[in-house]
Amino acid sequence: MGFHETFKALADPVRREILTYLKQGEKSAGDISDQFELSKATISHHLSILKKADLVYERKEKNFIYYGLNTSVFEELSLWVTQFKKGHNE
Amino acid sequence: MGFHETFKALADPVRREILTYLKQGEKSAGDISDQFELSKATISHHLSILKKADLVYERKEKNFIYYGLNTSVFEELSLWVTQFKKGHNE
DNA sequence: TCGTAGTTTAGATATTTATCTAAATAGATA
DNA sequence: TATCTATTTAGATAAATATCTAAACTACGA
Repeated sequence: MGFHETFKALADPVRREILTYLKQGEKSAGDISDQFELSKATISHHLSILKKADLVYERKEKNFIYYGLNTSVFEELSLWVTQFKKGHNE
Repeated sequence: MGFHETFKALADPVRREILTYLKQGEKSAGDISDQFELSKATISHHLSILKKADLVYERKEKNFIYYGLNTSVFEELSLWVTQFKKGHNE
């Protein structure tokens, strides 16, 4: 997946809130769902977009699927942003 | 303008290419337009979104409108990304 | 003040996206 | 095996978005 999916994924406020929630650590799809007044199907859709963008990983355990932050993609994103900051011209 | 406009603005590949082109320095709307196989109206639309998101500024001179990178918003964006990197938990 | 060059605005259209409900799947346990 | 729980998939709809052409605006120069 290229940067395009990453930016598309970050363009939605719900998805950014999910990422913020995951800073607490791994959470199941149900846990995440409970944080929002949206259907489980909708959250599942958002999670799949975050997963395609490699912003989160999933880990299956028993009946649950746990999601967690994929820090490496944020590192790359950070590099991309840096090129536009002062003192990084050309 | 909050972060939302910033992320929405970055979600489009044409707008990201415009930003990359502006790393060279200020460019007129026409210059920018010449870089893409899109109508001037379409480029104008993208520029207005980048402007609303504060990612670029505009400067009028003579008949021209010059656009340039607004580095301060990239600084803020950089901070936002940092919180998701390793060692910045909770 | 008229014309022209640079740019934006208006209006239309096709595509994408966020959301829902209902149905399907997968895995654990009784 | 039957059932329950957690989650995803399918299908539909409404809203948002990227693009175009044509028209309008703005400011300079003749």
